[in-house]
Amino acid sequence: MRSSKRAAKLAIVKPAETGPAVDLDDLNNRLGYFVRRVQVWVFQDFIRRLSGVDLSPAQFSVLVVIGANAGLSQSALAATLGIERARLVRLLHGLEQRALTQRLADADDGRRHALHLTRDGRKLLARAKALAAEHEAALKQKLGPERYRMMFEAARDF
Amino acid sequence: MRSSKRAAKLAIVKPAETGPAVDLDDLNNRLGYFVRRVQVWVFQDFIRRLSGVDLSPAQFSVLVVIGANAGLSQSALAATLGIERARLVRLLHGLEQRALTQRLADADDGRRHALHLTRDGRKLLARAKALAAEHEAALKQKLGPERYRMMFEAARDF
DNA sequence: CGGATTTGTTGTCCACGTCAACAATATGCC
DNA sequence: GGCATATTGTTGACGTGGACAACAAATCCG
Repeated sequence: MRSSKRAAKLAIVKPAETGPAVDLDDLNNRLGYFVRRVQVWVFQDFIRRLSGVDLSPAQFSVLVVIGANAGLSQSALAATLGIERARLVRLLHGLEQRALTQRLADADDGRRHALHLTRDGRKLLARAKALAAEHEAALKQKLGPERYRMMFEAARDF
Repeated sequence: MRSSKRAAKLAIVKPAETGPAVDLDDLNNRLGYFVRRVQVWVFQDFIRRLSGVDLSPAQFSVLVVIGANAGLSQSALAATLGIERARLVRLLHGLEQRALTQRLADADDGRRHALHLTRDGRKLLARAKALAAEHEAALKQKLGPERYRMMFEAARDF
């Protein structure tokens, strides 16, 4: 039984190691299942590529929208990004501690905070955008150009 | 100003209430941003529609794969779904407490557990699959048939 | 003016990903 | 056979993020 050991080793070693193809059954008909898998890959790649600027996807999106809409309120920003106001408060707290954003008093409405980027915030955002573009290129390569284009067209403006 | 109240109501009521169009800037070029939005909608709708059977997307996927691959191991299941073994242990704990799944001894390997659905598990899974199909139809309507088809084709087998 | 609403905030709870450690079992090699 | 190594399932701990409730300050509106 042990005699042909070396030959056996040459034969298979580790053929695929991904198992003998498990049946996904109904999951094959669930778009959300595959969307989630894409989303997981996207987040992992994004976080890895932006580790240099230490920004999560959520933090990046906050900086981008503030950068393009200086002075907007937290409620408007939260609604835009589809996150809870309570969640945004904590995100801004972290960004403000790093001196990337600031909350100024709104002239028209005493309840509102007018959100702005600091000089450091703008500089970091520029670097982050470049890294995000690299991530986007990686995603395009991962999906293939045709699939990438299709998916973008289908998901845009959702 | 209040005199033509009724007419005004007919006019706009709540035009959009989504604000004056905030600029997403770079996010418009991030496929991951839109994928995440789709994913959030999917999970919310899925959870709501399956609240009757009290199954999360993760629990549903576990039941589906066990149902189609009776006897597989926890490691194989975790690898298939792309979740941690540690996480799967807790998921199975909850499902087993509800008598939906069971871990039997694997004849070939004393370390492995052979996963199976119980009779209750099969019955609940059948109901869950029907609800999941309704969710899928809702998603198709939300996206529109063409976009749905495109997205499915692009995301499949990821 | 006074009730209702909006805005930002805090606290709490729970689901989930991640990682380290561990015991039991199996495998590979001498 | 015996021993190092790997796999499998499990537990504990930590951090993140979403969901809710409650609240004070400010605003709006009749």
